[in-house]
Amino acid sequence: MRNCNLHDVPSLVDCRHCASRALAVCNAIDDAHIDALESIITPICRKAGQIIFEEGDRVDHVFNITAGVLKTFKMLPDGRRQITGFLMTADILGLAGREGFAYGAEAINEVHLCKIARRDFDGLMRRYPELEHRMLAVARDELAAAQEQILLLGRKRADERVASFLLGLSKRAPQRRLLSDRLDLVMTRADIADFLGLTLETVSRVFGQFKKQGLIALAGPHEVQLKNIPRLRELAGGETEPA
Amino acid sequence: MRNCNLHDVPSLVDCRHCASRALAVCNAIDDAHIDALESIITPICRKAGQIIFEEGDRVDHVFNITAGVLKTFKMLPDGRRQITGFLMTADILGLAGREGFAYGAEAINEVHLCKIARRDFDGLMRRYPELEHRMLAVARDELAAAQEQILLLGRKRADERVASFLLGLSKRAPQRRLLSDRLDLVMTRADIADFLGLTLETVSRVFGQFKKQGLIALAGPHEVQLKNIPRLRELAGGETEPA
DNA sequence: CGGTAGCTTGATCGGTATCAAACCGTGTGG
DNA sequence: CCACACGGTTTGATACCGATCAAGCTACCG
Repeated sequence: MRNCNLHDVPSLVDCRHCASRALAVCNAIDDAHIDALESIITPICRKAGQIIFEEGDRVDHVFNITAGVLKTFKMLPDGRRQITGFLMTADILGLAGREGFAYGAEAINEVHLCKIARRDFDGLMRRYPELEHRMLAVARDELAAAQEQILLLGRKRADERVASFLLGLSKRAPQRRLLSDRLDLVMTRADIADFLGLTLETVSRVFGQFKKQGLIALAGPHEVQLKNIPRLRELAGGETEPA
Repeated sequence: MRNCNLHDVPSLVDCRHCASRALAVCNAIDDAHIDALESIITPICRKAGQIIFEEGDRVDHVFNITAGVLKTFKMLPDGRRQITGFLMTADILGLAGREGFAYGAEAINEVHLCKIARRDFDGLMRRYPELEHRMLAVARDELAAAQEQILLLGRKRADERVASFLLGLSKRAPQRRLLSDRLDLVMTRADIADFLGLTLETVSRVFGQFKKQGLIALAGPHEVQLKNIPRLRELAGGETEPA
């Protein structure tokens, strides 16, 4: 498991101009003290398919994604997999769980992360209570998103799930969104299926059906254009703000 | 919507001897300053079927359950319902969501709660950082539990869901648990179904099947005895620590 | 060019939902 | 004290959505 760019890895930590700073938790700390932050951060990078950590690993780090996309997932003993989230730039990774991580995390494309030791992070929160306040706010949002996903998995039909998924993606992905209504699906059909509690065949069929009905257009399997957002919203079931 | 015991409602706030103190977040505050806590708490009570708040209501209160059981749930426009959690003594209610609550909450039996205005609670957290620290820990646990439920809803069969549910209940319910392996189901089959993403008929059938297989014994629909925990654990899929 | 990973499409199967009816315990009013 | 009504539960028959099994298809890469 080698890192991505072995030549330019360390010491290039520049929180002030970090792409994810605007949205991230880090801006709880003012510019003057940001070197305190920089000194405890280790930037890491994982290529597509590489593991960041496994379910149950001791929680002694928190991560902040600065570029790329990854998935978090849980497995059953017989190999069934449930993806619990797709995380991207500015997202925090590693909040769920106290003793061990509640899920494993794997890179979907090349991912860059800031890695912070839990011990250091706790110290930082003690010095900057505003930081802890923001972490709690992030946790609240994630909790709300999880409830939304629980509703989806417990009570929505296949087409409703896919519609919710597309709208959910379009709400996020500030940089991944190509144009106003075009979005780039980085993940495979199998990933989408494991996120939505379906099979890849069903996901593919719903995409096909949406295309025929003019709800979406597909320029290749990974570029989707939402052509009828009101109807998709209707299918998704009204409010759909899964963070 | 009237309160339960109109005669002994107010002023009887005694955090020091609260039943939920041992487990609850409140003990982040030492005995000496506990009157600061008591002064901002309003004790409330709801009878079975009464609403505590609705999905989307402005989040300006947090609740701590001191007795009884309630359910949190989300609805789809056409009436489909998904219960996202059963909460009981010492649980915190109202963490999910920042602007509006992510779910509605309804009493299952007579529930007693401490109601704290968000504004006051924020002030308290500022004075007692340890309190905020505990809230974050609670949020982390809830997040882990939500992931577990997502796995259940996305990938488990009906019998695996029921097994997980029974084991999950037996892990909690410190006072509700009658004996070591007997538990009191306060909720109806319909509630269990809406929690597990099934119908009430399917839940009933799985209970029947478990009974026939000797995995459980039923003394009335609401008293269950777990007779073969290892096999139930196997069905649930190994680790099963849904908070 | 051939190999492979990911995607689409078709045919069939099966687990749960749905529809329907009976059962049970409890509370109520005659 | 009994008849009845009603909410909750169980049990049975059937239907259907999405899973499974099985080919092909496409694009990219060696």
